Amino acid sequence: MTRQVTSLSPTFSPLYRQIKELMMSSLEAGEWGPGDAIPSESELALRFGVSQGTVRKAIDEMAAENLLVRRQGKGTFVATHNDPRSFFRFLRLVPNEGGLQQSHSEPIECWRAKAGQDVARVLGLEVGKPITIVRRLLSFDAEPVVLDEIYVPSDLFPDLSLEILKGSDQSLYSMYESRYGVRMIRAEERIRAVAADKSNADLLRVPEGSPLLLVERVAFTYGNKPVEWRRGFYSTQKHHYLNELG
Amino acid sequence: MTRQVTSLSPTFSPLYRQIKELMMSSLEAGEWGPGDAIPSESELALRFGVSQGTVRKAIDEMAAENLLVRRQGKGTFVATHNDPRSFFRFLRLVPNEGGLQQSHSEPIECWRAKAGQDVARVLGLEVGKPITIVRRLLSFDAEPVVLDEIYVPSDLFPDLSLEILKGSDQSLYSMYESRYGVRMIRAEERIRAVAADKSNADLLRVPEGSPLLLVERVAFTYGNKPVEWRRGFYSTQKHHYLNELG
DNA sequence: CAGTGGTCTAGACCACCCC
DNA sequence: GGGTGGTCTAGACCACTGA
Repeated sequence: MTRQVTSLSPTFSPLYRQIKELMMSSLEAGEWGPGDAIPSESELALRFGVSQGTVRKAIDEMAAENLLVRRQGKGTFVATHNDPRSFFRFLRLVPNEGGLQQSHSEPIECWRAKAGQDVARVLGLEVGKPITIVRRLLSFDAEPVVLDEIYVPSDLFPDLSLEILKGSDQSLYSMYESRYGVRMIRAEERIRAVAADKSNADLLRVPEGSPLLLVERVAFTYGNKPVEWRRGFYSTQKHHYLNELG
Repeated sequence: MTRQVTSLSPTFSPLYRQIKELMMSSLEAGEWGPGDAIPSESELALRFGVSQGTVRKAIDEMAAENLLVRRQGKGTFVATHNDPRSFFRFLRLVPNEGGLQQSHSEPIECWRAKAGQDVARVLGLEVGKPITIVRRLLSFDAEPVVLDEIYVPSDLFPDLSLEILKGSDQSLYSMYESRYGVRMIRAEERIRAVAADKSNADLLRVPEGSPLLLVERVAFTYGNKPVEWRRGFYSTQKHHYLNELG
């Protein structure tokens, strides 16, 4: 482990953050895959030539960012969307009353297209690059609640198709992870109120013109790379979007 | 400092968390007021009879919860809503394009009433207790964007009136803090899409029936005590609600 | 029981701020 | 220069897990 000269460096970063960057590389390179246990703190300390406390602080930050999950007595694990605990991390819609509901995702269509200006800008692609578009309906207790239009670059998800979507029983992000090796770690949502058009209204079984939430989401993988754009139309008759402000 | 017997205690909590609770009491009791510097880490370590590292970990958690603010070389300070840095902590509405906008809050009405069932439930009051209701219009660059209906228990904000609201140039939460000693530390927002009624539509200068965001917020002070309920109608023509999903 | 993460300590030194 | 928070270390011990 090479220590940097700190006092003269204009871009000083503490040792634990350098360790964190090294560990991020291991995650990004797939040395530690989703669900895997990473080496123990003492092993990592040995490998990087620092004290256990320094490794610990690096892991602390990564756990706070939901990249790693610590389990006392067992070890530290790479977070995965397969874990039911992280299932609702990206879906903030909850029923107005009552507890957990049975959720079901019904794929409607899936086709290829060329990236228009908007998608290209959001996903950092060149205009005209192939993208894959998915429409799907999400239901709670058999009532349609969310209509999603999902845009992803085709090169990252080469064989994504309606058949594959229908054959999968996992969440979409679980499938991205296990089938395409793309892990979503962060997202931004922009929310507006809009009136339902004919097509959306029919699918969500609400009158045309009804107010809907429009939730536009950009999801990012390692290195802050945007890889999915999504427009979700939420019917908020019996559900609402819940947000905690710290 | 009395250390607890750890291994036999069914409600084990580590030392740093006990220190944190003691410090929370100091905050709640007003020993350290908003904006004040709290004692240095070494002083606190001495006072509580623990090592500096343990105090540090307690402060770490409180800083992560936005209760304290660390400033290297200067000290650790009690967070305050007067600080411009924490101004947008609770307002997630941002313009679709362009940067900062001039914001202006215009109080419309302010009156007393008795708590109905809904307000009483949300604020943990008895039905019939006196509450104060405020309506106000928030504008960005002189365009009305948010119409708020705000419900607070009158006993906590005894002399709240239209005159006081009009005379104040601070944010509402700054005023709660400096005038009534009530500090908001956390909030929950529930978001739905609704159609504008006549009154809201006129004030927000949109057609009647236009889709609006309805943002219902419960804000909490120390000890997770709810002290404000708020229904905000957001016009999302030129703005949107921004949410980061970690 | 051994191995993991979690807590706590004491001490050294660095970076930052202000007098 | 003296005070503050920030980093790093080495070592001890505790709590939890699973064989």
